[in-house]
Amino acid sequence: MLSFFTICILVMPELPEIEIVKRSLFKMINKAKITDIKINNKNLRYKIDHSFSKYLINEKILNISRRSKYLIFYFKKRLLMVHLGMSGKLLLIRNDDKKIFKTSFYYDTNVIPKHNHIFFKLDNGYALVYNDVRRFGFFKIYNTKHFSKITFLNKLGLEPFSKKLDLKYFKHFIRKKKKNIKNLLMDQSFICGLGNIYVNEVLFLSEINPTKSCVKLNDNEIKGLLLNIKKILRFAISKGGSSLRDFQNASGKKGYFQEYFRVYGKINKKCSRISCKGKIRKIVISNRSTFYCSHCQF
DNA sequence: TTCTTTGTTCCGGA
DNA sequence: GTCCGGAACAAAGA
Repeated sequence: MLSFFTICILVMPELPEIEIVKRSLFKMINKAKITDIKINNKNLRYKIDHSFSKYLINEKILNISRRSKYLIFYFKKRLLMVHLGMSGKLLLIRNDDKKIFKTSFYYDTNVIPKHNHIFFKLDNGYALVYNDVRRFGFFKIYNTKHFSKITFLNKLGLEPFSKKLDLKYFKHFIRKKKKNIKNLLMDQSFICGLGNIYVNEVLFLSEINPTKSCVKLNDNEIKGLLLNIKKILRFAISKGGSSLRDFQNASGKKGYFQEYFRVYGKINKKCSRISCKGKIRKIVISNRSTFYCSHCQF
């Protein structure tokens, strides 16, 4: 009889999902020591280095943080940066049975075991499993001394919840851009952490057409965008957070933000605004599916 | 076989 | 030199 449970996020990882994973992991495995690592597949987005295990085994996790969509695990001399790509999942399981490290074992009906690529055994009764169908996620180890030189992080713009992200910054950036607002919101060097799904939802809530040029946005629209970005991310975090608490070896738990999508994937559905008779349309912007209500988003 | 999905990077044109 | 959009890339499932 196996006694394990899983904690993982099943939806596309954007900022709220990473934040939820971070909080859960911090609560459960911060200060734990990695006692063993098993690698089933080295070929993630970047090939896992041969010294990967050597650097991490017997190291204690001193802190866990998030920057944009990156998770950062801090060790004494090194840090481990993790990006979940589009389908990466971190499962936290009980490690008190040897069977659990087999790639044929289902921890969760939605997580196919043949895509379990890395196992981290911890000294506190848990193990962390990295599962990734598409293998676009990555694990990279840096020397802590070189933290300020990590290109991935240096290129990022402001965090959506940063105090520096105010109307002045927003206006300044938006006014000088000639591109459309959707592409700007997707631009991680402007504001980081938003992906395609949340950008679609933010624009719907702000009643702005995704193709609208930045220079044409008025003060109210810019103000609305700023508010709605924070509102949606906060809401999504609260939903994911509440669903994770009791997520136990089962699928179909309710409460993910996914269930609150108002435009993403809602092609041909009636607009959810009570007074609106419009339909949700799908177009492609920069090779990304874009959903909007043709009636209320102008 | 082709299309879809994502974030990131690269390249050509303006 | 800079900005922008389109394409490419990673892998796998439908």
